[in-house]
Amino acid sequence: SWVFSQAGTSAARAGNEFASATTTTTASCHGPSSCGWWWACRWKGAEKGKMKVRRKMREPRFCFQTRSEVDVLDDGYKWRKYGQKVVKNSLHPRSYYRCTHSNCRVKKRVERLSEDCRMVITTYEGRHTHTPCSDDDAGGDHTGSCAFTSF
DNA sequence: CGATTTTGACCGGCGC
DNA sequence: GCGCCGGTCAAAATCG
Repeated sequence: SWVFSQAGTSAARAGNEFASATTTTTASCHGPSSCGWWWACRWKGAEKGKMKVRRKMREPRFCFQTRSEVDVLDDGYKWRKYGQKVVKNSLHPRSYYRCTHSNCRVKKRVERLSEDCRMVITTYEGRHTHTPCSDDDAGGDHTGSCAFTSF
């Protein structure tokens, strides 16, 4: 059911990993293509009104609001689901994904909007230490796709 | 057979 | 201190 699999992967290799052809992607926090990578605009506790940090605040957090039928968009990485919780704010369960790479500890949080079932919020946490084309690379050429590792 | 998904349990922080 | 809430882990099950 990966509608945007092919298109998404192609876009990912082109640099626009989230600009999936027919999806309306909106960078809520700091878009990698606009402000560059930034250290989490708001981490745990920040939204509670306190500036204290509990965890490592070294990881950037990107919130992408994408209008799509699928929960998770194939951005070229391999994700392994490690949890699923139902938050009070949303009527839909939130899925927690993790990059399958041992060197990469990037986490992904996929949540579906309660108001719009067609909207999914994909929150990326951390930074990939490898190329998006982890191991399933068939094209071989993906120069410039290492925008993640450029910094 | 190995990697991955599922689902409940567990834990830490915060509010009351 | 307890309960709530969000996040992670881990064991069993399932898929390829």
